[in-house]
Amino acid sequence: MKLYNTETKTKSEFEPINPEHVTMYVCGPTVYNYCHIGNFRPPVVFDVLARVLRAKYPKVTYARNITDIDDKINAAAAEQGVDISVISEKFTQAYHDDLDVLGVLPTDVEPKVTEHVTDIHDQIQSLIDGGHAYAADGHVLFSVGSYEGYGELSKRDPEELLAGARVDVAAYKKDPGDFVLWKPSEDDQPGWDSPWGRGRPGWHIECTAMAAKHLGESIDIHGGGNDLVFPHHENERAQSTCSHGKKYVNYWMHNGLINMNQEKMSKSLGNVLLLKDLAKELPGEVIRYVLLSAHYRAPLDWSDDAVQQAKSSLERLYGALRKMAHLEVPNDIGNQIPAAFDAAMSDDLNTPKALAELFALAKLANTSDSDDQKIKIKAALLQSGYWLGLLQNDPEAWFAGDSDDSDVSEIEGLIAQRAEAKANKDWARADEIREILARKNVVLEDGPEGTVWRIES
RNA sequence: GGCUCGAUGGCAGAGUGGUUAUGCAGCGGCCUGCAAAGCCGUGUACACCGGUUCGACUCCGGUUCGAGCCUCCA
Repeated sequence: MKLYNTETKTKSEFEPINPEHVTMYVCGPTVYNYCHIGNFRPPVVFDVLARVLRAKYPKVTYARNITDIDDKINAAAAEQGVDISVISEKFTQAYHDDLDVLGVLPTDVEPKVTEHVTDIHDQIQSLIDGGHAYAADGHVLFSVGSYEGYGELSKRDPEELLAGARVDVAAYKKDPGDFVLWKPSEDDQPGWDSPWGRGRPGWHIECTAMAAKHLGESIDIHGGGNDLVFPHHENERAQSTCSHGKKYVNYWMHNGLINMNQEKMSKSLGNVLLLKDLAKELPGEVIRYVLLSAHYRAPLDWSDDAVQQAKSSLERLYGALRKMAHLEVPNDIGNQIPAAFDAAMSDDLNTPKALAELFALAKLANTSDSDDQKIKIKAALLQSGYWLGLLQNDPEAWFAGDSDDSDVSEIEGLIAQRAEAKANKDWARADEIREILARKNVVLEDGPEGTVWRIES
């Protein structure tokens, strides 16, 4: 398969370091608050990538961290007068709940920073030993000047970077571009003992330490939002390369960001859309569909219209599956994923193209009159859908929306009455029942095998 | 200002040097007691200006506009 690499700015054939074991690391959240829709594009995109890789390689280890040491967590904990673990555990749980809604499969490893403080110490020490870091005024800093490759990932010239630095440069920095690996904690701040005094890790070091520990010193794929390219990934790359003396990542992958109705999502604009709120109004699958309806590297505009279109599109796909509900796919049917679907997914995760192939399958299913062929199409739809994390629900349940059991029995009771009226050619009564149900957003569809219904919202 | 990316039909969104993307919406038809779903048909879209070419939406240059990053940020 081909993947686009931020570092080389080209799409190239993916060649794992070890074809028997692919390694992938994605930057996870800092758990100090509920996550918004934008935070979930990476987990969804890389969940899809992991699913595809698992289909193509014998073993994949996918790590996505939880950053549970951070000054924003400290601030929230201090404000509420609780231990930082109270904050981080609460929002880790919330994050998992949200991922579940989106159908994101668990990763193989989910390292937490608090469990890797000594690994971080070791890595910092190796950087100091190698002349790439220095202790100053209670801090340990990475020396940007010690690494000639600095700036290669984000295409930045270190000279210009330093000249353009718009922040006040701390006095203890040898060079304005140097960044913190370890910083001291006040007595009333959370901190960990270290060879450089009680303190806490800087922002970038946790990812390199955890990636090295769980995946190795060189990994195949490292992903995240493209706002992380600089400084976070540039700095990770510098740390790891200098610490281990080998290439850190072979394929850097970055997703585009999400806008809200053409505006950047930001707290000051008041347009931050939390996933937990969105999930109250929409099935997670619709949210996931929107996220996959554009290519992962392109920016994505979140809007009511986009949501509506996603919902209608899924309805078409589930509609095709519903018509085949009575057909059983045998367990030994084998791989039915269409070559065109595989090709689209293998082309740097071209999910919009892949989705188009799903619609081609739906059309085929809707026009086929061979059950044998339909069984294969159904299998193809389900297997392809699995790569995307879509279409895995029972079509009946999907069309029933959030109706509960008593809603369902009421609806089906009325449908039975209507069937009787229809049998008696009592069209007035039949239409009356249709009308009653329509007021409950229930749309009826009469077919040769009886009446089916769906919730229209 | 610097770096990077982009501009496709009403909307969303792929793609290609010469052939239908696809979905949603619209229109006409079939089917239906009526509907819905489905099916069939239906749209000379490729920001602008030059250039290369037998031929460019697709390659090159420029212009305009938009997005992201420039040490909090998915």
